[in-house]
Amino acid sequence: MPQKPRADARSNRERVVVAARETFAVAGLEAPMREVARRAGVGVATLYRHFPTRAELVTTVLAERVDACGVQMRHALDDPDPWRALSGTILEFADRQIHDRALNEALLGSGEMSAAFGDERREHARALGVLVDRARAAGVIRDGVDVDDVRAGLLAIASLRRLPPTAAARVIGRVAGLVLAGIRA
Amino acid sequence: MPQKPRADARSNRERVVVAARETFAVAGLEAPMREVARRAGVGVATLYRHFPTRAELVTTVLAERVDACGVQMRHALDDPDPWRALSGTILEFADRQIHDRALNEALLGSGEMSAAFGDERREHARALGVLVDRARAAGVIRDGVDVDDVRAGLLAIASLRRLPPTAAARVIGRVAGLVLAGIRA
DNA sequence: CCGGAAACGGAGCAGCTGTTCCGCTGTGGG
DNA sequence: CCCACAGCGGAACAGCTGCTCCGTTTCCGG
Repeated sequence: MPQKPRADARSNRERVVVAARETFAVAGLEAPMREVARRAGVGVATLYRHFPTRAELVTTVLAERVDACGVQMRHALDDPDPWRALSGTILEFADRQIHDRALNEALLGSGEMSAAFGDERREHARALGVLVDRARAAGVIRDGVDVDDVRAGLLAIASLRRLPPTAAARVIGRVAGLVLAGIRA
Repeated sequence: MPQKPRADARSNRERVVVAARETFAVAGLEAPMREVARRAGVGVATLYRHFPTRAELVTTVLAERVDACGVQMRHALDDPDPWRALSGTILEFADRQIHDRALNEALLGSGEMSAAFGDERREHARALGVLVDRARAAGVIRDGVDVDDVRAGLLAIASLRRLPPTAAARVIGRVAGLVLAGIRA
């Protein structure tokens, strides 16, 4: 059975997670471990005791972010207006990409991320498909537009996060508008 | 007056440039100098003698790539069909971004790149403005679409280069289509 | 064909990274 | 209250990077 850890250990673990969340959001998933430790006010060894490898810390932090996306998606599925549900999802996605660099890199990262959050990704894709189908049934999107077009548009928005910060927000807004114009009937 | 360099020195310099062009196109502008040297079949010291700093080698290689873009742009300006000129420019841009990672990173890179090729960038922007104006005058693009929308679309396409290679080409094609759909009347 | 200078190669330096080791600290059960 | 030991901090290691130093090789003008 699980031993009860010492109180200071548990508190330190929590401080590491908080520091990692903040650091990754601003500096990206490749932020140095030393930086996370410094921000948490602990030594690197403490960090590594709770998360034996960098990947485990990253996964822990991302899990809660990915979860937030799921919540938003379920909310959109409840929206009775098909166009508002779809366009709102796109715009909120853009907003999230701007404000959380960790989430952005998780989406754009190659291979191993996709594996780690495969289920969530699939669920998200399926929900997006429902939103697109509803919008098409309601006749608010162009003929020929399918879910892959929308997904491509989302990826385009996400990718823009990597340009210089000031330009990013402005250009993302414009591209989001362009994507909406591109799919709307 | 300029001393005539030794024959082997000139030949080695050329081999370095060729190796750098190939290496950067495939592995990006951050490819290790050791790798460029290895590919050129010279020692790292030789490489550094001809290009005292990494940035100078990068700039040299990029100059010719950027030049190629200018050629394409001038060609588009000669096209009498406004929509074909604009859409062709967008599609060729997408193609170039797919095939040359160096050019892609130059466009997306922060700050110092913009400074190095400021003139070329401005000329390119101006030419694109002309293409957009002509397309608008011909009534082939939507009301309200301006050159910044098109530039945002191009940036979106360029940014996509960074996703996993197999996905990139497919998604870029889709987004290019989406952008064209977004601006067309 | 020779010798001095130009050019060369690769070991080495400094500085970054993720991760581990180990002597010390301070918590909390008895 | 006390001391075993879970937990800690930070120096240290290994491996990457851009870049430099220097003994050795190669070119080429006389």
